[in-house]
Amino acid sequence: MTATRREKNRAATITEIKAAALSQIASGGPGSLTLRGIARAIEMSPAGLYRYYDGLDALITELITDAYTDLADAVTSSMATDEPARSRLRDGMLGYRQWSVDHPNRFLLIFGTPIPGYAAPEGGPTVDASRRIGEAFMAVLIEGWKRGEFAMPERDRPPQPGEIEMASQADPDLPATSVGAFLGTWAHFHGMVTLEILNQLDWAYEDAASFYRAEVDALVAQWGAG
Amino acid sequence: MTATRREKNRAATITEIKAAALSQIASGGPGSLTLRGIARAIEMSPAGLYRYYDGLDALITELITDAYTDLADAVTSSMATDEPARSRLRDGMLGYRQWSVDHPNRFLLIFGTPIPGYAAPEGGPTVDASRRIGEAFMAVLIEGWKRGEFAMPERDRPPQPGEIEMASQADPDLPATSVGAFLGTWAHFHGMVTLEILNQLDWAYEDAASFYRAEVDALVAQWGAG
DNA sequence: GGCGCGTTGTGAACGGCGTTCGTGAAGTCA
DNA sequence: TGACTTCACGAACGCCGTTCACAACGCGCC
Repeated sequence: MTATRREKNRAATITEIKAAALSQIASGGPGSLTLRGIARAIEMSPAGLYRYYDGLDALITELITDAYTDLADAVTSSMATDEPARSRLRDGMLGYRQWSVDHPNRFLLIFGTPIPGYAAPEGGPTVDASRRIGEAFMAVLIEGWKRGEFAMPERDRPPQPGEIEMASQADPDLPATSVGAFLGTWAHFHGMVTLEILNQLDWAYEDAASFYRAEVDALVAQWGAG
Repeated sequence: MTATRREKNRAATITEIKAAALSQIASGGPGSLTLRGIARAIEMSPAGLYRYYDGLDALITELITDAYTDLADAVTSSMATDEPARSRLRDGMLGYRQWSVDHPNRFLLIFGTPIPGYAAPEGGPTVDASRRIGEAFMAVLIEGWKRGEFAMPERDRPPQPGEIEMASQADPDLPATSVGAFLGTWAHFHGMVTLEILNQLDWAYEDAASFYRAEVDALVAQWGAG
């Protein structure tokens, strides 16, 4: 652990850059992120930032990865209790919304319109990070299923190749139809969060929390009696 | 019908501007829309566009209104059959997805991250246009409910003020809980469309259509036996 | 026909953006 | 101390939206 002067400075500067970037995103949305704005905030020349990031895209990639990781952590920690699997599934969904409501613009960074010039690197870190969220939910579903707390919902359509692969990867005994069922559940509560964050529910709800909770209860109920 | 030369030219130019704008959005996403790009496409100076639109925001407002209207038309026409209400509800949801898949970037224009500098005008036309979509779905739900084809799903939470207002506005006899149930249904299929369009389902489905259809069937089934 | 006026279109300019490049300053290590 | 890497800067390029003064043109009226 040789913390040379330069290394410490560098780490501190990176922290500062990210903080400025997050603050900029938080106040104006993902699209308002500008290198020159960051440079102004940390009192550095725009060109200087290129010593730390290869350009705006590289910075965005890192922020996206961070956001995915952060959201996955929030969901995971929401579910880290001794409660029965049904309660933990519920808590995970509630945690998903809570993080999103707390960080609406970071939510949009990962689940909103892609930033114009930006393209995620091919086999990049953003893909891995996004997978963690699904895995967190799948873990509690599998656990509850093995304990007999969940019945995997049925869908009358043949499972697709991707579903089969995902299922066998998660657990060799898991029925492939459960992947589609999970994606349906995810789409449902993700859709609610998306609409809430984009203020598309404003006309109906002053606070969409109780709407969300009721729907989540109905969703959990779909996963069999407990 | 005095079609003076100037008026015809003006109308033609506006058509040309919109076409160029749509083409730009279609190929690069909503954020890639630029006045200078449009000006180049129709061979006009950037400043000249200000004779037709007050600026980029005004143009975006019009494009958003158009997109809402277009989507509402697509949904409405999908449901304009003699089928029973259940089938028409299903067709409406399928039409919703089809339009979105056909015009992914216009979908993002209305349901994606707001464009950085852009703010929708207060009592503006975009709000009215967006309402038409919900009304189209509510109409078929109410019709089916009156004919006894639907049972309004229950949710164990008290209806919110906004829900009550919306329900009584649509039909004086409509139970207020049905608004929440409809919003839950909408959030579900809208969430699926959103995920599909943002390529967030790529890892599971080569083509998400069958997944979508199966979920839509399950959704329709929730609205009571028929 | 010709005149006046509102409409349409232009070119130049301003400030902001991402990004590149050459030039020094500062830290690191032998 | 000297060689070498890292850091930071200012200037520049081409993009963007927007504004403004100014020229050309369609239109209605005398």
